[in-house]
Amino acid sequence: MTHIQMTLPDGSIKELPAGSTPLEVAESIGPRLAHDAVAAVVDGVTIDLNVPLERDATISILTPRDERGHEVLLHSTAHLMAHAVKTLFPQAKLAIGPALEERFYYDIELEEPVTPELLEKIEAEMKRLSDADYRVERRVLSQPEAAQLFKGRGEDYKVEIISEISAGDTISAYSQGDFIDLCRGPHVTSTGRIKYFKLLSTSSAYWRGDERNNVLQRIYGTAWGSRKELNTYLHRQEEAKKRDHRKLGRDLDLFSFHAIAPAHPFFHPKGTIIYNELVEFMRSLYFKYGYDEVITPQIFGVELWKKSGHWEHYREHMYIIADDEDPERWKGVKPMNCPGHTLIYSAKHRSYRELPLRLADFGRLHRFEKSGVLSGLTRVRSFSQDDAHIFCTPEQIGAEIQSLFAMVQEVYAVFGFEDVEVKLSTRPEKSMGDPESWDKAEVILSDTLTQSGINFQVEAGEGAFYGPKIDYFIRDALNRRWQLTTIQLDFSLPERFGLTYIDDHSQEQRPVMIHRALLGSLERFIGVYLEHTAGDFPLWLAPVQAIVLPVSEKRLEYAGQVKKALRSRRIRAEVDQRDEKIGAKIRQSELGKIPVMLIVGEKEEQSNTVSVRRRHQGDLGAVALTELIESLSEEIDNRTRSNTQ
RNA sequence: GCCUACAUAGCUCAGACGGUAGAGCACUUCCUUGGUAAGGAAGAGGUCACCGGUUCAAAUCCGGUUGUAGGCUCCA
Repeated sequence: MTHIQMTLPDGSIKELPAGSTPLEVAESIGPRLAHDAVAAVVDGVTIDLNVPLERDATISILTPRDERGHEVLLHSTAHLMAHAVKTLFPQAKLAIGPALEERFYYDIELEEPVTPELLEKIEAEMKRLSDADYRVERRVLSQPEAAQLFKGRGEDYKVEIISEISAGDTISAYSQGDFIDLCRGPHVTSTGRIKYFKLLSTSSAYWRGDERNNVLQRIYGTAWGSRKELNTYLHRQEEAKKRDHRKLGRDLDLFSFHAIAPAHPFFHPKGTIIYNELVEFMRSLYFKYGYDEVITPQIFGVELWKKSGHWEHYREHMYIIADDEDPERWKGVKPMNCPGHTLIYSAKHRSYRELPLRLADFGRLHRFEKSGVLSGLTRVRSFSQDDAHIFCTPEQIGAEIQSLFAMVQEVYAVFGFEDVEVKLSTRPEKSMGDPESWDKAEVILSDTLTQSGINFQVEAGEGAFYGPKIDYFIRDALNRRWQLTTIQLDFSLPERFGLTYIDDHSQEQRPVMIHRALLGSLERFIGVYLEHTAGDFPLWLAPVQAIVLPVSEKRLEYAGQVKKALRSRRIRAEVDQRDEKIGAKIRQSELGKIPVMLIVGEKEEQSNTVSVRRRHQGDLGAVALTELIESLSEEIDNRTRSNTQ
């Protein structure tokens, strides 16, 4: 009998008879692993546990704790759900059912509306199918076989998918009991392996995401390797709801919306403080990094938008002011600052000595977003960005990008963003400018990223039509990904607006533009940061930084003096003047997420001190008022992060 | 924009069968003058999102509109 050698991830080698399966490899390692295993990676390819191994290879056993293993479990659970739906509604037609991060969905054509009650019923059926512990079996089919099989089962969507698979590719199907689904796999070996799952929500989706196609019902669910992990996930989702920025914004009195102006936020006094502090922070960096701030118009004649290309490419997102008398005099409200900045650039002749010219603008932008995409502060129609455009020579691009990375790092350090993803998007099919300068620019961007030690993914063909770009993404409380920072090279706009500078040989040259925003939209940033911190802002951003809590009304006057002393040093202090006991005032301040509480009673008044209570730290004892002011000022000036982040 | 669901007091939510609205918190006033997460009492507050229809009678049934939520597509 021949033997094969399987190399494990730790470098050790297991020798087994040829034809052994990955499951047997797992068993030879340990019963726990064999029990948890969902699939295996053999020589880099993910395969089922019951595939016979015929030759030497490297192998690693996947469990739901690995990302790839979890994906297999999720995918198998999607099949289990489809199986349950088909059992309950044999006429249902299956579309696609992939795994997401931590979740899966299946799109199904189903007459029945999927109510919460039906969701429970499907879940119960899934439990039953899991308990029945059907073997999951893989079959390889030829294209005609596959087409015939699924046509016979009325699975029109599957038939369509099969017709598009190229002839040479392997077509496989997985069956469990009387259920069969077209699938590449791999899958768990039996339905009994899927135990800890929950259906989460329903929505609708179009076949292939195209609104001209049939509407399908989409059912979302999740699955995990243990009860504990499932519960942890569900608990995390519950917690995430509590830090939804829309709820926090209302509870903390930061902003609101009104039906009369959908998706145009109203910033209340407290929200406005946060907004302005962010702007001041960016201004301090602009000073350091050599930016000049400008103020530009809100409304421009459409000529400008025709010239910039927005009329052609972006008109459906623009607010247009029509003039019935004269169509030539239509106006467009700006959705972006860039065209306005080119007008400042070309207001005079520019020398190479002036470059790079960095123009920053907090101007308000309006974009008509489709009603269905709006969401709280993260997707609005009126917003402003920490926007700037850098006009520079082609040779200066590298240095500018480098300086931007340093700036981004400085910004993210202040806010404590660690889970950041960076993407480099390259030339799309439809692009402006010559391919050579694109290639050059892409090389500059990727080299600079590498030199700066930044991990990034390349998104081929995802660049803007006018140039390649680098985007930074962070995640909100619900693990949704949001783009904050964007750095975009632009060869097109300088061309369209005929921008020039005179080089050191008295020759006219074309500058390059870099569009960049670090926080992105301030509105979105506030939304994301609220969720990131659960509303626990660092002292420098907190709308009320300190609240004075008099123990009784007899101390109101002293409380007023303390407030005045703090405010004279620009510390945002208030007094809780309500006729309440100290416990109630503390509770109120804690719920309002005020970072510093200053309790003043008879003792404090006599010694000119305050008793400090910091959120998340509790009672810190009495401190001299002057001393407190110094330490708070320092914390604010340094923009220290709060200790809970 | 499309699909599905939802819309009752500032907030969170009750209001089978159609008979014309209720709680807790918040708010106001009074009592209480208190030491590190809720002291007590009283009061005020709603054209039940909007428009129309059915009905003797609509928060409740039907249609439309608007907004919101979760998706699809798009994006800062």
